[in-house]
Amino acid sequence: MTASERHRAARADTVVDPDPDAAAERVADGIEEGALVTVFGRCTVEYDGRASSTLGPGDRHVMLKPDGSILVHTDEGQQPVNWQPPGCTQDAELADGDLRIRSHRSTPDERLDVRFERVTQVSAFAVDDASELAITGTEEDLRERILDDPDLLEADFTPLATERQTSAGAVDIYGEDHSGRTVAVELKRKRVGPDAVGQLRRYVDALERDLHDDAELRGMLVAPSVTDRARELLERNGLEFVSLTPETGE
Amino acid sequence: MTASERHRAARADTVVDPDPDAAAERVADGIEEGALVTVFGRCTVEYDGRASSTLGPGDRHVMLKPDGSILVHTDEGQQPVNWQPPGCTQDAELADGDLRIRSHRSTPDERLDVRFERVTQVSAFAVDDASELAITGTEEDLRERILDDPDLLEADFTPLATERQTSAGAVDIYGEDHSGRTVAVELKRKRVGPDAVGQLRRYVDALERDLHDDAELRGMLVAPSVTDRARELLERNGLEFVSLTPETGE
DNA sequence: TCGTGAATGTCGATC
DNA sequence: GATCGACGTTCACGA
Repeated sequence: MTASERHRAARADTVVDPDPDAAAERVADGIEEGALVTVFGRCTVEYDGRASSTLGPGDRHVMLKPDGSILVHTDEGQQPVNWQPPGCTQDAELADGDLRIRSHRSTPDERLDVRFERVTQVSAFAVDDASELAITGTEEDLRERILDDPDLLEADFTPLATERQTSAGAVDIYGEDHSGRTVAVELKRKRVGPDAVGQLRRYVDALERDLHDDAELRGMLVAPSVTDRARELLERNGLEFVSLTPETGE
Repeated sequence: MTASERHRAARADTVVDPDPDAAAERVADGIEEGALVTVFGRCTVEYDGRASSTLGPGDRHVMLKPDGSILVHTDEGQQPVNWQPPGCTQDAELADGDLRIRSHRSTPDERLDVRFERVTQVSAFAVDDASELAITGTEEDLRERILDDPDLLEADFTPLATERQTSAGAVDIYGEDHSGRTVAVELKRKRVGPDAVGQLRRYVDALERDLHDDAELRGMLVAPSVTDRARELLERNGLEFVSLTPETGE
């Protein structure tokens, strides 16, 4: 382990009940050092950008990440009450005697302003994380499962392409059936509603135009299941459904 | 201020570099007290439920909320790398000498397992937050703007209902034009793609069936703007577009 | 509980 | 930078 790596290894610098100016300095230093900074205290939050929002005084947990993102969490909900995405500028400073943390980005122009009337704790964490998340059960898994064994859709189905472009977007799997009819396949990893049927229909319509083909063209939705409304829509549009999950067995 | 209110007021109990058993006890106590608990350290994460995922060792910030949600954040991204929604059970315990935090819910059956090989810091925050987020610039604002002044869509447009049910779902605004033709209006707060056109088309188709009406039926998409492909789809389906934002002025 | 659609959706790929 | 579709989307609302 090199000195710089040791410097990066999990450390935490924490101050409790800091003065506003001490808090501002800690936060600014943490940002500067590329640390993950958290602030807990009583604050108000203003957001203006794609929409606008105001949040009155309350105790919240604010997280500033070295990639420029910022998250404001209350004690409820999986989602932050306010936030900014990665790539934003961050700054912490003393404003009228209080700690103020601001975030800004352009395109679109968006600003977040967190003002603390009391700071309970500020922490700066040095993060060392090289691992990547490995996930299974995705639409990609469903696609691979079908390409490995095309008969899962129906006997003698032959995939010809994936992500085949049409004038309405890319078809997940493009192939032909036992009699040579073209089949457009739309994949969904979980139970689907009307939106997925609309998507498949757009692709089939586009293929009919693109191929200016009088031959029959089949559209097939592949998912674990469909809602009643989606099934109606499928029938009305002459589209088919095959039940299949991303995971084998189970 | 009563004793219980004082207990709720923003406080933080923090331990640095705790032993695994001390960490487990702190986390368990925090959960028990209804605190917002954060843990920073080197950990691995396993998830199994709607999908499955594995995350190798790295420094992460874990937040447990009193509503049962849990968030695992790396130093990158606005989104947590792993999580559980509100309503999950939470528990912290010593497992093979390490701190292990688990979360579980039913329907669907989902589990999250965070195992720490090192705990850098544990904090328990008492949160007092009575404020609600006030937001503007939503689709609801767009609807109100139109209902206040229906001529924004076109001269002599008359709204008759909002959220009018059809066999394909609810139409945002249902009304009639100067000549008494029925108009189905779909609202979007921001620039739209092909999906919104498909949605409007489903409503118009459903109304044509529901009303078994030979009279002309208009479908109108109202949004700040549309993509090229969405505009093509609109024209192909005989649907109309009106440019309008949720916010007045600007 | 399930279905449906909004969202400051976020994120990644692709053009 | 814009578009498009997946996502363990999350979330609120209604049936």
